[in-house]
Amino acid sequence: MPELPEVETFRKYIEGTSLQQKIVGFDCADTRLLKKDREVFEEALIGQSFVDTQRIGKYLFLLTNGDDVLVMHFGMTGRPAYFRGLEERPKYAHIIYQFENDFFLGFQNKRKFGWNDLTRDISAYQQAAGLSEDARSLSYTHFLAAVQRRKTYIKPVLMDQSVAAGIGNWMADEILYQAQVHPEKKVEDLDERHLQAIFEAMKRVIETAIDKEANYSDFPSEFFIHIRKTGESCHHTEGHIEKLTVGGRSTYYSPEWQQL
DNA sequence: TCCTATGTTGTCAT
DNA sequence: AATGACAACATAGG
Repeated sequence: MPELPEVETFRKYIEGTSLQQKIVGFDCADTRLLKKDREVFEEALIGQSFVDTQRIGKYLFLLTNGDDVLVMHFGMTGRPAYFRGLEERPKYAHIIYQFENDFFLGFQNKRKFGWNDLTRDISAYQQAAGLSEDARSLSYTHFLAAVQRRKTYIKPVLMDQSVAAGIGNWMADEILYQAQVHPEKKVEDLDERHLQAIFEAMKRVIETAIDKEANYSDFPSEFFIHIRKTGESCHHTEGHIEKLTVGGRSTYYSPEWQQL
């Protein structure tokens, strides 16, 4: 689930539920999901409130009225869940932040690839994590420079968080399908026209997905996500969708539409 | 049993 | 030093 549009939707969800309430409790059922000791989380957050949010790529920052910022990364299967009463604790809500009046912000993470961390400096954190500017606000100039520095296939470059923070596997496939570029096209073999098409597709996919709150079924019918499966029919050709492994990730594409 | 899954990171070889 | 390929991480479901 969580690529840029999903995390942006999570951000808004948290903004709408969890700000300006005093944090009175913290629980973690599996400390492998914490990047710092439990005590450090308690010390930093109990008695504070979340007052603002910021997202860079797939990283979500929850600012408090203290000096500490909570960092959430959802991995492959995470999402936030706001609920009332401990007995309502959702499955896989391994980390929970308790507010007054018995409401909780839960960090659900079935596969436990996600985590929470703390920082006091978002910019330094962004740098240390090797994140580019968020893909949503990234300029074409910066995008081009970052891409052209690389020598490998376009798909892993697009998914590199230091190139365009927030692009993940389904978005990369969507972008390359819309831009009509083969995922194994070498970056150095792409002309300016294709790079521009990729950039424009990236922006369009991001804005559309955010507008639809990352509900794939609400995406326009021409979006690739609806046919991102072996054997489905391409919108543009007579051909069918095929699967490859590129950069170690499952990759779906239309061989006749996206030629090498 | 084996394979797959929307992510990141460490290791190893080049 | 930089880069890329690939396994590992943890878990559920087909």
